[in-house]
Amino acid sequence: MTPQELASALARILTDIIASRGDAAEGVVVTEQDTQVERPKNREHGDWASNAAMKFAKRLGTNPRELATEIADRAAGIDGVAKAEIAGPGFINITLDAASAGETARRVVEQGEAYGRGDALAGQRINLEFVSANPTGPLHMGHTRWAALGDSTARVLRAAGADVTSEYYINDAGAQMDKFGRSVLAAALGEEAPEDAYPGEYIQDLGRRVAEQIPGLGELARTDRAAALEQAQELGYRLQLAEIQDSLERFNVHFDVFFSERTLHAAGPDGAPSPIEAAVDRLREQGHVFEEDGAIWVRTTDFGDDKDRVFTRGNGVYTYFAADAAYYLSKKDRGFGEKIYLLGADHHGYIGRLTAIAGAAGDDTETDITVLIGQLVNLNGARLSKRAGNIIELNDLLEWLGSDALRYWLARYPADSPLALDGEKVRSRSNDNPVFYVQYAHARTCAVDRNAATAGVRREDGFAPGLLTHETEAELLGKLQQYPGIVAGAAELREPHRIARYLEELAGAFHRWYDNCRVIPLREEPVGDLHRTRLWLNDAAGVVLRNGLDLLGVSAPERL
RNA sequence: GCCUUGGUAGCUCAGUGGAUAGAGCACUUCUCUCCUAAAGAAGGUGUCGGAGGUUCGAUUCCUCUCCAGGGCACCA
Repeated sequence: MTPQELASALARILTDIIASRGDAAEGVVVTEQDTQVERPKNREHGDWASNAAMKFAKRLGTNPRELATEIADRAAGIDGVAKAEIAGPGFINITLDAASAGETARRVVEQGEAYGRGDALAGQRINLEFVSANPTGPLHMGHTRWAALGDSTARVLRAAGADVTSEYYINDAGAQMDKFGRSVLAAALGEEAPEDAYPGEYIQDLGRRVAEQIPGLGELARTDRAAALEQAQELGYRLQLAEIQDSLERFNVHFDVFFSERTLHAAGPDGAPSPIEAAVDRLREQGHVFEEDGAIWVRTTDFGDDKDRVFTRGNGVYTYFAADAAYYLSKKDRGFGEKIYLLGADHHGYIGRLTAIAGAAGDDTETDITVLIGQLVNLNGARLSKRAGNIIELNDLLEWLGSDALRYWLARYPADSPLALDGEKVRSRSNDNPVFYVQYAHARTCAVDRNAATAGVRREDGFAPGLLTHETEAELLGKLQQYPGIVAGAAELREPHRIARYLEELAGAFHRWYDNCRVIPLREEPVGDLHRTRLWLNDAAGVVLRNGLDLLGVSAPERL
């Protein structure tokens, strides 16, 4: 008996009750959502509790306790329910048979990697864009939170059945790229850096590599500076992008699509208009475009933006907004329903204009676009910069803290909460570090497996769920049963931190159980069904810990 | 000025209208001849920033207000 099954059983009971009341209850509909049960904090309140009676009493013209009594009487008859009691203002507290609860252990083991996956978001094609850092330098501190959160969000959405494409938008056109090109060329030629050049040693490194890989660059620069600039810029860009992609892989962050801004500026075959040109035409057809002061504008204020936006400047150059609009249309044309943008708080001014683009494109601004704004991360205050004026690169963080610990800590908090990380704590391999607490629980399940094999305890020799009666076993089973609901909730709310918090609770329940219930018999003791059944439970815990860590992009080692 | 996100235990933070508001850390004690003690057990801590409102019930929703972070370009 899972909480979902219990909820649907309660929904049926309530529907029956409503039907039996006739006219008084006309039009009242019950869904599983209404009868969802929760795990009470207090064990005396049973295994699962429902507040449905309190929610429906008013609409049915009765009082909560009376309705609760009626529901509880019938709930007690559900197969697998040991008792159903009413308490407080109208809670229905349900206790399951040990065997019915224990059945979960086998179910989880048999489902393995599939346990926790669901179809709540099935049929949805979602585009999830995050990081999208300029390819003019390495990824740093500021990008890490979105990398971790975005990748975990993609995994969680997929686990809920969504068809997700994770996407990185490369700003490889425009003034920043030109500046980058000049910086790289100067470094490659050993010239003094231009006035507005990118600072940072990485430019020097790129310059050295560019000089190596383009043997005649110096000569070319003397005869045709523009050609040399273009070659240096292009190669520098390729090298830098490869570095970024390499860092992301090391961080276990995967993108399905790296989308180049240049493709939005490029004309189509046979001189067809570029996507940006096509975009302004499409918006014009919809009647959202006007000209003023020599510039071309989009009337985004019609869609709640706080000011209209310039599409083409007076000097004929497209704004960044123009590319954003064309990019949005590309996502729409590629068949995505919901487009999710994961942005830092420093970009929060984008919400209005992005939403307006969606509206102008004829999309539903409520459902087709989601802009998630996250607060910035702060690591040991600002003091951590190694060199004054220098940023902390993702690669350095990975070397210092490790991918697992960094991913876990970044995924552990909701995106909109300001986050101050303590590097020493993230690094510590002790019990004040939740990532190790959770990983240790998993490693323990593996240790138990190894020892069980040696001791001759085998799952296939028996399973007697009614024997899982210890208090810590009920608690652990309850936690395992909650997992699918946790995944579905995390997906629906786009809050992967819920997975991390859940895993910490699960690890706690596992450790407490481990301390109380032995899987391997003591020396003189024969192997019995209790040991075998506990091995199922141990393995079920291992499965869920592994599945959950995977959603966070964190490894589940078999030994620590 | 306008927009936006926070304010919960000494610290770092959970808490999608429910029961006595939680976890970890820190502090004090216990528990390995027995599956990994990187673990477990026990001990107390709150003006949920403040004031109104909505209702059976508010840390949660609404309004006002105080404090803090971020944002308000024909920049990229």
